[in-house]
This record gives sequence, C-alpha cells and structure tokens, in this order.
Amino acid sequence: MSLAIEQPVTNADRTFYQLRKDIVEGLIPAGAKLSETELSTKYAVSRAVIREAINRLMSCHLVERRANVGARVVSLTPEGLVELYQVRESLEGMAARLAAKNMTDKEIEDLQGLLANHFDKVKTGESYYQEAGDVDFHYRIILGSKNQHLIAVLVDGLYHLVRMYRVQLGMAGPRVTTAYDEHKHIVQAIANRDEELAEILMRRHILYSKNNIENKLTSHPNK
Amino acid sequence: MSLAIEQPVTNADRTFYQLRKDIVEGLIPAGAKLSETELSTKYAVSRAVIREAINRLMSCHLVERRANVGARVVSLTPEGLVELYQVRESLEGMAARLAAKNMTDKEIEDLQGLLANHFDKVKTGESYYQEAGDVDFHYRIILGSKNQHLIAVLVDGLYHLVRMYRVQLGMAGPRVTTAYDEHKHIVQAIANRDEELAEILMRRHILYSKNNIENKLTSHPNK
DNA sequence: GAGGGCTATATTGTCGACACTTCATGAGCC
DNA sequence: GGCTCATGAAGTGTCGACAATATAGCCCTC
Repeated sequence: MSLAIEQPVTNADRTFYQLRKDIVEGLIPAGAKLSETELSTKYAVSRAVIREAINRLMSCHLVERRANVGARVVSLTPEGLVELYQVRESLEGMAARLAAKNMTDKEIEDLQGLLANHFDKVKTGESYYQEAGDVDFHYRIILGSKNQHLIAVLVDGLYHLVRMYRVQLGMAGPRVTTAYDEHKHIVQAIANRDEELAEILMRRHILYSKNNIENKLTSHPNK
Repeated sequence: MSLAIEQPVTNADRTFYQLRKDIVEGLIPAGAKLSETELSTKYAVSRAVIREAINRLMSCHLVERRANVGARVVSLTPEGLVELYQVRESLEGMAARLAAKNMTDKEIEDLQGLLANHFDKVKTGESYYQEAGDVDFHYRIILGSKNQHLIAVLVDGLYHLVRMYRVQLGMAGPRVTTAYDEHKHIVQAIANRDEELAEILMRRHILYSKNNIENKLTSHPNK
C-alpha cells in the first residue's frame, strides 16, 4: 500500500503500525475503548510500549484520550468526513501547485506512466482503482510538492484517517472513470508547469469527491 | 497568550508545556540534543514522563527523533520557514473561507472589536501588535472555521513552530500598519459572508508576510 | 423510591531497574 | 600509517511494580 516503506525498528514501532492497521481496517471498531492492560496482553508487550503507540495514534487523530480515563478510537461522523475533505481540498490543492513547480521531469513522466497503467486497469474492469490507485496518485503528488511540512501533515496525519473512513464506510465504489479524467487533467497541468491550474483542478477534484460521498451518506443513512 | 486555556492535569502535561515553552522561546536552542536522563533530573520527573513529553513534541514537529539514538530540537532553516508559510497560506485560507460561512454574528462582532482595539494600540505606537495581536487575530479565524481537523493541525501542530521561528529569528518588526489594513479587509469579507474573497485575502496576506520575511532573511543572512 | 455520599475496584499515571543498541576509544593487524 | 575489530561506556528501549485517580455499586438518608 504505502510506497515509502515504514520500516519498524523498535517494538513500539511494530505495535504502533499493527494497532493503526487494526483501527483503520475496523478490526478495532470506531468508538471502542483502548484498555492499556488488555492491549498489552493481546500484543504481548509491556504497557509502556502500548502507551507510546497510543500517543502516536493520537498524533494521527485516530484515537482520543482523556487524562486518567483512557483512550478511545475516534468515532466516524458524516460531519467529520466533510471536515476532513475540506482540509484535504486545501492542502492537496497546495500540493498540486507546488508539485507543478518542484517535481522533476522524470517524476512527472513516472506519474504519467502510472496514469496510463490505471487507464488499462479501468478499461479492463478492475476497479480496484479507487483504493490503491487513487491513493497512489494523490500520494505521489503530495511527495512531489517537496514540502516537508505538507508531506508530514498529509501522509503521517490525515491519510490514515481518510483510509479509515473509506474502508469502514465502504467507499470503493464509482467515480472511477470520471475521477480518471480529472487525474489526467491534473497531471497535464503539472506537466505544463501551470501551478494555478493544477491547484484549481486538484481542489475541484477533491470537492467533487466530497460531494459524491456526501450524497451517498445522506441517501443511505446507514450509520 | 493562548486563549484556549490548556489546563495541565497530569505531570506529563506540565512537563510537555514547559518543554515546549523552553524550546519555542529558544531557552533550549534549535538543534540541541534532548537527553532523557538529563531532562528527567532537570525537570524532576521520571524518564517515562520525559519520553511522553518528547513524543508529543514530535507531533508538533518541534523535535525529531532517531530510534536508539535520541531526540533533537528541529533546526530552523529559511527553506523550512518558507514551507511552513506555504502550508499556512493553504490552511488559513480555507479557515477564512469557512469562517465566513460558519462564524456567528456575535463572533464576527467580537472580531471587529478586537481589530478596533488593535488599531488604537498601533496608533499609539505600541507595536507589540505583531506578536500577540496578530496571533490572536489569526487564532480567532481558525477557531471560527469550526473545522476540528483544521483547528487541530494549525493550533496544536503548526502554530508553535511559527512562534518558534518568530521568536528566534526576531520577527517582531514592521509590516504592522499594512498588516492591519489587510486584517481589516479580511474581517470585512467575513462579515459580508463572502467566502471566496475571505480566502483570497487571507492567502494574499500570508503570502505577503512570507515574502517580507524572505526578504529580511536574504538581506541579513545572519544565520 | 430517589438522591447523595462512601467504599471498592479497576484503570491510568509514574517510577526505578534492567536489557539492548549505538558510538567512541584503543588495540591489533595488514 | 591506516584499517578492522573488540571493548567499554553512555543512552535509549522495555519492563514490572507502586501510587493516584475515576467509575460503579452499595448503603444511608430523606
């Protein structure tokens, strides 16, 4: 899934990645309480390790903690998803702008290759696209911004939350072909080094996604 | 300084706030190593508390850590400051847009009062403005967005870094009166519920600040 | 029967000690 | 003389135990 291989070196790392995976994929349900003692037996590590992992999960906004009470997995709400997409619209718009300025010609070429690859898969009907391909596409543009703060906030901070929403609300659906066209135009703008247009198109792309998801949520209020 | 009173409840809280203050204000210099044992004696708490504090400082991007080696205070670079302002431009622009949509009439009124108050102080020559007043102004608009993710990223994450740069590079200087005018126009746009304009003006405002700071840094390469 | 206060228990916060990794110092060898 | 490898110390990672705090249940009062 992730291109930048996060290599766990310490036990706390491993536990953190495992816990994050379990939360994002819903194995530990949204809103569930995270008991330190319970988790320490389950994952066979000391409570100190669990505490460090939970602290890191708090940085990702995946869990919330109240002092002397404990930590809970965040609960997913339609409003929270909307807010998340508003932040994405803003940050990824800037990422696209900076990518148009800072990506190397080689990187842009690779990005175009990725897109062509996606196109083949979309045509042959494999719409696994949304989950892996879309993430990959956005991921590369974020890295292409070459802005360390931007990268940190999005990749370490918000993207796992986005994935959590996608997995748990089952957003692997449509918008594949239309999203493909939008991606294509964004890459074109970046290749033309048109910063302004790249930002506008990316913002619009995410705004469309948001609206699409909002419609699905309001028409199927199954939560 | 901060309006939302962060009330420390646990020892780790206190230590975290203290350490953050010492780092932001340069008492612990940029790039310095944070020895856990040393800090635990200095602040008279156990290493576990220090470790938790350091973990939280990592979330704010105020310190960096390498496994089995240790944590260091981040070092300030002109490039880092530029990147920070790019993120601010993007996020606070969105904050202004959302504030124009979501702030209550009462909150907007208060904001206008704050501005008038600032105007008096600027006129009488107290240009303590930049440090406290400017932070306060931006802070209210961020809160006015009513977007929890946005608020968390900016207030908990980036603002202390911005303050660190300002304090340590000595940015209490000019741009007072012009910044005041820009603030005034932003508030006007928010009061008119003009989301588009509020965002544009805020982005431009931060862009100007960035350019101003860049000029100062390049003309006085005193680092 | 309802409300308030107290006790008991479970969970978190904090601590000091031990295990492991890293880096520097210096001995030995080519 | 320079390089490699062992050795040691300093510092981080991890652990189990103790202290402090919140919650639940019970008793008492009204």
